[in-house]
Amino acid sequence: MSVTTLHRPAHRDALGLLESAFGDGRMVTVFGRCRVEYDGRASSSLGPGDRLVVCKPDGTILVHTDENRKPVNWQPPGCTHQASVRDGRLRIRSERTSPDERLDVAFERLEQVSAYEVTDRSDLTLTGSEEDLRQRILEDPSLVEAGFEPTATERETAAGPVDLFGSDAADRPVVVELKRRRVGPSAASQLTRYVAAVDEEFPEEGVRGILVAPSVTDRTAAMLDERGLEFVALDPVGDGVSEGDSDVGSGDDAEPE
Amino acid sequence: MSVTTLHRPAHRDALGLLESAFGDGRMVTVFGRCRVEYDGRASSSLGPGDRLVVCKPDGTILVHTDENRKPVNWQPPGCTHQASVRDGRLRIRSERTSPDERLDVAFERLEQVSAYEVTDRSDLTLTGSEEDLRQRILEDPSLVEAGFEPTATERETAAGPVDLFGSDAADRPVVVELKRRRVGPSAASQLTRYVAAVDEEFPEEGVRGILVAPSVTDRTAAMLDERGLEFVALDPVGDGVSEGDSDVGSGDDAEPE
DNA sequence: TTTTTTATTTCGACT
DNA sequence: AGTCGAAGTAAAAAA
Repeated sequence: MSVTTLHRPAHRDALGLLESAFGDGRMVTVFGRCRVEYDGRASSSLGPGDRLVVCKPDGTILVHTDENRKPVNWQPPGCTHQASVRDGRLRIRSERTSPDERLDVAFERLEQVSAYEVTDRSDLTLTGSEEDLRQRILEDPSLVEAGFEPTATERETAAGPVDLFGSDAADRPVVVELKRRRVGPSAASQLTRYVAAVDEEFPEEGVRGILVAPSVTDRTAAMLDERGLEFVALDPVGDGVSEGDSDVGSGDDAEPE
Repeated sequence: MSVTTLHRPAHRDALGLLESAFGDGRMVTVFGRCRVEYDGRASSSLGPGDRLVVCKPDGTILVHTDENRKPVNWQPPGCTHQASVRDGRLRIRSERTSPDERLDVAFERLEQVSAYEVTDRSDLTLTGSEEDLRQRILEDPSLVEAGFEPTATERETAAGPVDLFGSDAADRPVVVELKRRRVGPSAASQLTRYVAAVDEEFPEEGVRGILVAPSVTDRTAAMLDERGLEFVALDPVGDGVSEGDSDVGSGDDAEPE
């Protein structure tokens, strides 16, 4: 059976399901009125209220209220879950070491306890990241500039690794800094440091610095200009349709951008 | 009724519950085999698999697999949920504008659909942060030292902003560095820099530097001593029980705001 | 509204 | 196990 659910169970019955689910790697949700205590890197205390608690077989625990994307309390993967009944309450405890952290959820009222078997899996493919931007340029370096030839990614310099390194049509060294979205002054500073560092290595070759991002703020554009650096506007994804589609192509909605 | 649950429902029945729950502000969980498509700031595609989907009345949607703390896909608060049946699949769509983002979850198999009424609430009070420590001192500066008077927080200096700035009973300038837990040498170095910077501003006034934290390492204590700096032991929270209350004001700790 | 800063950030890659 | 940097960071505070 893929899902087991108890509706308003006695604590004792809930305990049985939790222990069984924790034991055989099922995912669990508990909804009810509870208090939460956390102590570890910080400390917190949450008074009684209705919350949804999710326990994953990898040791993750999440306590969600009816608001916000972030759990109001949580514990990261790698923790050990333990259920017990104490003082007439169902308690779920999640602990880990290094750092020492402990989360206690004490239910005084249980509305629902469910355990789910997760068997089918499939991985996520995300596009539009800085890595995508890099890939896009490596596939077609002319997007940066005609004649640009990348020679290395993450090339080490005295100022740290640069995103992309290569040479232009005139064989001058080119340092490229990639950002997946609109950039502020910090990116210009970073590129400045990289160019200075590479300039030390190739003193007579006129090292160029190019910032590649969808756009820049005005102040940053001025800063780049002052420092003799360049900017190329480029999105991580092509403006046309370059998506990772997947399933049946039922003629779904056209997408006027 | 606080919880409504459908076990392996027909899409049509699930749709009814979802629309009703979205309408009257209930929280929803759906477990089953689904695909997920996201398009917005980035794009992603998630093939078929078993996932737990949580829809909150504030517009949040979370898609969780059985691993990791982070949802594999999500939508932040403020989005609008919509359920429909298309191509024999139950689809939940969540959209928002600025930025334009859309998340589609298409279930081909539904194991469980539940709707929860969240009535009782209680706010979290995270204690033990540096901000708590600052508040605690601002409320009672004598915790640092009798006669200490804070005049500014985050006061700018040549070495950066100091946590707390003020004067002692003898009117000497005092720089206070706050740490919410046991500190190592870096905190002493930081305080040293601040004191040096402020000393430039008040050359003849004998600027004092005080590190406030629960405790220090031995080496750090020695370092402070060498440099003529001081240490005050203080926790971000009072030593007694310091609960985050919110609703019923059972007579616990007095919290003079 | 947009920008800046913080976080029990999370997460992955690398040492 | 610690360190560093990116993230569809999220969320709060400030501008």
